[in-house]
Amino acid sequence: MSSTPALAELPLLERRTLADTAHEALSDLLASGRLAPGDRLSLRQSAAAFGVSVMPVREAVSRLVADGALEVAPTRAIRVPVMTAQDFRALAETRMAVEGIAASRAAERRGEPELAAIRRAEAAFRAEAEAALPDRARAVRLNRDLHFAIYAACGLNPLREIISRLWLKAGPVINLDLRAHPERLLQGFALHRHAEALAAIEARDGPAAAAAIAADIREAAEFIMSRGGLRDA
Amino acid sequence: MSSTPALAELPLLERRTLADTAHEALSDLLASGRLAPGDRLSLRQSAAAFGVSVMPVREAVSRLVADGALEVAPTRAIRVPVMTAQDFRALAETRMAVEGIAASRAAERRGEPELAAIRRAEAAFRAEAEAALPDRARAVRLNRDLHFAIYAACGLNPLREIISRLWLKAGPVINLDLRAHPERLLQGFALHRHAEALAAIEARDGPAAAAAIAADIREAAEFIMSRGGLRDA
DNA sequence: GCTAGTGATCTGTGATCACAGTTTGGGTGA
DNA sequence: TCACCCAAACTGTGATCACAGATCACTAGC
Repeated sequence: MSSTPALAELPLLERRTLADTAHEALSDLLASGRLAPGDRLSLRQSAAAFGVSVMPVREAVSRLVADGALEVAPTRAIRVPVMTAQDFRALAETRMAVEGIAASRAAERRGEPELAAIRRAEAAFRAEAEAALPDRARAVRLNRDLHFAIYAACGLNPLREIISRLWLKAGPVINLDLRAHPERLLQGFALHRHAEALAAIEARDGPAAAAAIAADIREAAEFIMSRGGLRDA
Repeated sequence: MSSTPALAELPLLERRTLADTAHEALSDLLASGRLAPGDRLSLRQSAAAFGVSVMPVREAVSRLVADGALEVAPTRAIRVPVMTAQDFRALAETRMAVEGIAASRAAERRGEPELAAIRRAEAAFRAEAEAALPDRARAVRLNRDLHFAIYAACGLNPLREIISRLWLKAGPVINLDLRAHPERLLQGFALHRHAEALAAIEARDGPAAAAAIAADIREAAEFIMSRGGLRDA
């Protein structure tokens, strides 16, 4: 086709719309907990903050609403959903099931590079959690990195995307709680489960990996629900 | 607040935007296979067909793109994704895992009303599939109704929504194949697996229900992939 | 006859405007 | 001092316009 074969090796550059960028930025705000349940979001204010018109923000928000990461109240106001205790429990159970599958597959199918990446992520989180003065925001990010290092090893892209969406919904609740009760991070619950998961993945033990991840999720959820910060009904 | 307590019992009527309606219509087109892989979609033409401006269609399409049910090609053209064989296999495996969980939970937690609904749906599909002249479009819809009657009984709304999204992605491929090879419907593969699933749910046997649903999905996927209609790499 | 180029027409993306409905803050009444 | 009310400012939704880039039919040139 072309007389210069070198052109065939060019990486096809991805198209990034402003809406994509806005979506990514808002997702990060949600995942990191800088947007808490109940917080309202204005299209015009967000657009002004981003330095663009409302259109891209509008598109980004509509995607997040479709995912349930945001919601439009009957009064048309956009806000981070305030989950009931039942909602949160259903979300946690769904995560236990879905992320358990991913962990199980990861244990059974991981290659050496994936295992190495998971080891690094586990070590990084452990180092931060055991530090004298843990950086909460950094620990949250490293926890996420570890989990997704595992899920990336499951070899199923659609499953990984599903989990990303679930984290977007759970993020605000988890981070809001973590902000109020940072001691949970220090007590090493997660550390123990992460170590179990890593050992299971090393041993290619699918069920054990699933159990470890499910326990990690369950314990965090139970801790949060025991705090009673969630609405009823 | 109000002097007439009866008002408190009014069902709060949901807000339906034009974008919601357009999204629903496009989703139906995808799920029913009237939009085939590779088909292009024009915002302006769709808007004209719906009798609205491009705005609502644009929002609906952007949601479907976020779900992977549509994609924007690097040339900016919107089209139904053409999956590679690998993509389709990963999607099928994800469905087997996720829908298997839902079926398992449904078997263990279903009440009598849910069981009755599942029985009705199974009978309806059977009647259509065993008819002298089966209506393909109707059979597709009844198959969907049966599956979602089961998933509705799992008691996990987030899980049900995840499965809806997966069906939106798989719909076009499955229906395109069904259009080309209607005999699969007649050979009763699905009928057998459905009967197994129903029996397992009646017996509250979670693993058996998961196995039946997974087999249903696997067999349909293998049939399609054996036809070789999917691209490689 | 076939390729390369060219212009009209289409595409999605973004900005801007219009509108109806909601919130809010300040004032007015008792 | 408190409840009410009204107007101004805000909200998301939808329509319309502008623009850069892609497509396609067509023609000029070899």
